[in-house]
Amino acid sequence: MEAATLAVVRASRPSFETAHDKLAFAVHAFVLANGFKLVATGAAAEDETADFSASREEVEPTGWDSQEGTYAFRYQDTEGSRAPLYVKCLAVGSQLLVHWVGASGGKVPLTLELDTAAYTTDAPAAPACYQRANELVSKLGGLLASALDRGASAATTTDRSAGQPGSSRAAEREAEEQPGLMDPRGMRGGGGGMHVGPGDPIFGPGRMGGGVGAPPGHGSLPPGARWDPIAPPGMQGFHPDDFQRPAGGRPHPDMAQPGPGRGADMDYIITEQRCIATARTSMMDSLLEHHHAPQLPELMMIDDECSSDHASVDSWMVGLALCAGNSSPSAPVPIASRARAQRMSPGSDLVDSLESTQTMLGASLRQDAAAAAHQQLLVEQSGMRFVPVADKPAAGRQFATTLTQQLQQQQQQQLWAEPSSLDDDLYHSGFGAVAAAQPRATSPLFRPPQEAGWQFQASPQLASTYDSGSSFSAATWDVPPATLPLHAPPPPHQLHAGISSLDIPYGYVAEFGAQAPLPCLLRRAVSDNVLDHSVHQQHRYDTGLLASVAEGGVGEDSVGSQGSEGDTVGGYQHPQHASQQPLGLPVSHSAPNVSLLGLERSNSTVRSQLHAAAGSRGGHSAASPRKLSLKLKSQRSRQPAGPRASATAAPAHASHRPARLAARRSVVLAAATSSDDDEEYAPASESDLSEAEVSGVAGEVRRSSGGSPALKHESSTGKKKHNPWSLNETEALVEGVRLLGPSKWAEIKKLTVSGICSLLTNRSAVDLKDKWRNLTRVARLSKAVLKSRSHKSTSDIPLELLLTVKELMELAKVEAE
DNA sequence: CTTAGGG
DNA sequence: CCCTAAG
Repeated sequence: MEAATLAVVRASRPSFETAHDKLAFAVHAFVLANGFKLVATGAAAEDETADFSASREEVEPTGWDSQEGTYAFRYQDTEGSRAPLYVKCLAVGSQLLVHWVGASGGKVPLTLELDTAAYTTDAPAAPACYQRANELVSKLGGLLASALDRGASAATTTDRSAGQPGSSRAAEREAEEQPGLMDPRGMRGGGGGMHVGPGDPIFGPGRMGGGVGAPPGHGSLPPGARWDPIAPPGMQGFHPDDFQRPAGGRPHPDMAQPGPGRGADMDYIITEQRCIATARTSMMDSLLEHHHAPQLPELMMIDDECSSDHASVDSWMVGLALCAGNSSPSAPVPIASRARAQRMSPGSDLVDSLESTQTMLGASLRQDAAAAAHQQLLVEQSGMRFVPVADKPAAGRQFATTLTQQLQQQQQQQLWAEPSSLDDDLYHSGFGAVAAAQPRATSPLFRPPQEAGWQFQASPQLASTYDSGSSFSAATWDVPPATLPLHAPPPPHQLHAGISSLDIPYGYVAEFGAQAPLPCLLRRAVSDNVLDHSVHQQHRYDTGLLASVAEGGVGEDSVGSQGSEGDTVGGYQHPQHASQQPLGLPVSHSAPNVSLLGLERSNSTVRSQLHAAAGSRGGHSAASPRKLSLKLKSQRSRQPAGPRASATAAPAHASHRPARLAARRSVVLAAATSSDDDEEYAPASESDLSEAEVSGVAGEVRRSSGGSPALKHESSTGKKKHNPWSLNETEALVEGVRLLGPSKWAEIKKLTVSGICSLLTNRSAVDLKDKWRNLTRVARLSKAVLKSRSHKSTSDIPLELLLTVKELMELAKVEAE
């Protein structure tokens, strides 16, 4: 066979410029020598619109080397019995990657890596320019065995022995070398093949973090890729094997388990994924290694119809991996479905699956980034942004340039968009991802953007993949700058531990990344429907954060608020440190698991966990933060920390009362026995109204201390939880009232303007109400009193703010009439 | 679950 | 700030 192959090369008299040329042409010659005819090559062979299964005339190999670094060949059987064959070779570093797709074998590509130095020489022409041709031919025979086999269908490899003996042996050896390439029956198993779980070989061995151990499977992926447990030890999701084959229990929703009736396909799904991933993984490794990958993938927009299209998923995954491994730690992995309703629906298997993958990669890379010395630098270099993408090719190229300029000017800032000013047209089309185009080595898989800027360009392959059957055919979109009104970023302490495309409403700009600001503004601005889902998503991330909290990764200082004891990590607030801990993946814990983690942290930390745990119960938490903190308190009052002798008396005393009574008493006692600031709660210095309250507290103290002297002591060791309102919070509240009026507390908490929602995440609606009540109490006082107050009091509420409060009070009064 | 009002 | 009753 090597003689025939070399003969074909000689006869064709090709001129070679590179070693890759030589090797690629040898591949071509090998296929010809096996009875195929060339029907297209070069760019023509990559024309996705052409039908290469219809019978065609043989063509000359003209232009076979016209694409630098890429060699594409389309073949048909000269006798018509075998399936058409598509061979593509990529020059990657010193290697040539030979990649073939058999038409009837589905979209599963098989890849062979050939070292150019091993098989070529410096000689200019065949046969002298080749060496070890025998081995080369054997390898090719192994790779192409099923395609070349005349006796069986191209998709069946189980009957290879009917083919050439040499090829058969090679095939067996090849199969041994790549045990991920197995029974292709699995490749046709159902439409669930897009599921990519942690067991997928895409998460390679030897790169594990978290002390979990290597997942099964082969291949390796982006440097630093690792498996982060998505659940505490002992729960499903801790071990990467857990999702290979669900072993009872409720699998994580993100893992995209087969739905009812599809369970039997699980084996096939895994098998199929392994086939695909293994084949492409080696290619991607090489690509990454040689920096041939593009800076970032351009567009990953999916239709739900893609869920049954393996090619889409395949391309998607390639892009994903390239993106994750090649770009900064932010692992931008945009997922956007075209249709609005579909995107909003979390039910898409594909989206779920891809998101889980994204999350995994993202978490991995975030973690690595956190460890990196140049973390900040890397973050700044992560140029991925979501932008609204017009459905139709938009108005003109100048937009792109303008946008580029705008973005360059704002380079040091985070970019935020509010929905109000967006063109309605853009709402219909979903998202794309736009990356700053930077000069990079040309990728054989993806074409570079034609020009720098924020123009949006998908390669023909991608365009055809993602736009198949859709309304627009262009591969380029301009992004009108008008869609990007810029706003100040949220406070730096609000960092997002993970971001999902589902978090991003239409028409927004968002960023992925370890340090990307929490898209709180975005989150809160969406419809209730989306909001609910966002909350759900966020809770899952919260739960991931839980693990970090458990290991002490989150301290009070990281929250950035001054009330050290009362701090809670609200549902939307993510301490920066989270990224330095095993993030894990979202999974549903329930409250008991918190205690399972066994933490003896400060009150605030425990409360944070409780919040997170409460949130993770599902769409709507079963317990309010208040109730949880109450629960905590009651536990504490029953379980004194100090080894005092009196401590034993307290639990006995409290145990025969309702827990909350004991809890409440502890607060009252704390209030009475502590001398520091409680003005806002009981503004004794401001108004005679407070007298009754003070005396009431005193009475409570008397009664309690009379009943149990020990209790007082015990409780005084407990920590009072007074969380003073910062000026910012107060201002946010006033602003909220100005906008919505009083008694719309829950609504105010959701307000996105001026970052109100982010400022008030730590306060419940009741807190707002209470604070407002206190504010109005003060503001009701006469101006003279207020002035003297502003002089001598340490209160930091400015006079202007109080006057504003007064205005709003009167306004509300007028409206009521 | 949210709000209002008492403590 | 907590608690609870009532929409």
